[in-house]
Amino acid sequence: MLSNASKYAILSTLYLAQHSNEQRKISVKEIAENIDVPNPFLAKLFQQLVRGKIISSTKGPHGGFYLSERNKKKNVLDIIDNIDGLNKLNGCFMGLHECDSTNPCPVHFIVEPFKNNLFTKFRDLTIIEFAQEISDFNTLLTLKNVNPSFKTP
Amino acid sequence: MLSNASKYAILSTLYLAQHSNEQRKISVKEIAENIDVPNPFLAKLFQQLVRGKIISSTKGPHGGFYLSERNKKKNVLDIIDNIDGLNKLNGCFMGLHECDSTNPCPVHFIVEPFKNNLFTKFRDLTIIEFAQEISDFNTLLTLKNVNPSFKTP
DNA sequence: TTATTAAAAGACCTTTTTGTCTTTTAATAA
DNA sequence: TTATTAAAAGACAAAAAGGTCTTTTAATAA
Repeated sequence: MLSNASKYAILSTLYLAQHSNEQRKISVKEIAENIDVPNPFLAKLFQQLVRGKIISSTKGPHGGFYLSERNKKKNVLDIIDNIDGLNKLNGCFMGLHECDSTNPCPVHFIVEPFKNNLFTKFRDLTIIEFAQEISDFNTLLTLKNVNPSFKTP
Repeated sequence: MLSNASKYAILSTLYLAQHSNEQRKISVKEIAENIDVPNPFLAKLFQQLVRGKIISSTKGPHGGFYLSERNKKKNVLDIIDNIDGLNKLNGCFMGLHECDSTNPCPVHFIVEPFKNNLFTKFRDLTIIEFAQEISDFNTLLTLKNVNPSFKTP
């Protein structure tokens, strides 16, 4: 439904929203390490996000990535659109080319409410609001195993 | 979330449930044409489903694929498990390695109810019951454009 | 103005997914 | 028992996704 690239992009952009500003820019390295994502792959993604005006960057000493005021008003759907395109997320769960409430696939009425919820969340919250919610509710933002000891007893 | 392979396998197996029995076996060709799926690719998938005892086959004249009585008691989750493995469907939507209700990703509480609904449907109905429901509710089972004229005005 | 720093760019590689083609095997009907 | 039919098997091939590496460009601090 989402590519790894989109997932990485969302998590990293939310990380930027939480930890960066025009004064404090962040290197790919720091983010890659914190989100636990391959460094050069994230660098590529960030180039694309900059071109898509989702995030901003400056080169040189104390350079790095950050969110401008305009960037902060983007939403998660803009990120997905920029990386995967929206069709990938929007397409029928069973792959049918025609699938709507009058011509539904076998799971249409299970998938549709979920998609509506998801789209609402991804469209109606700005990146900053989304990041704020994550801080408030303490949801996770890293691919790392927070508690690796649980996995290898 | 589901690979094309899984989607093809589900649609095709449901087609078998609707149109085949031990007396009337169906060729890959017929199914591929009706579901609108690449013929040789479906042939490969069907080999795997036969090995996984999800569907049955016999060679030779009037041979083809069909569902045995045991096959009919399988469910959609068995198909997905056989083709993709369950982890692909079960994994965190944001890709987090740890994600549960005590350690949730940012969309965990939106995704979780959906997954429960989906798993219930895919696990608690047999293939036959699922196919019956499709007939009853007239949901679609083909990747074809039912009404191509709508698309090119 | 030069050294340093960090992103930008682009070439390259690997794996997975998707899809194709040819040959072999098995069932059966004539 | 032989021709026919249709799946089984396996080798290929193309495309997409995922990931790496090296060189270039731009900013800035010394």
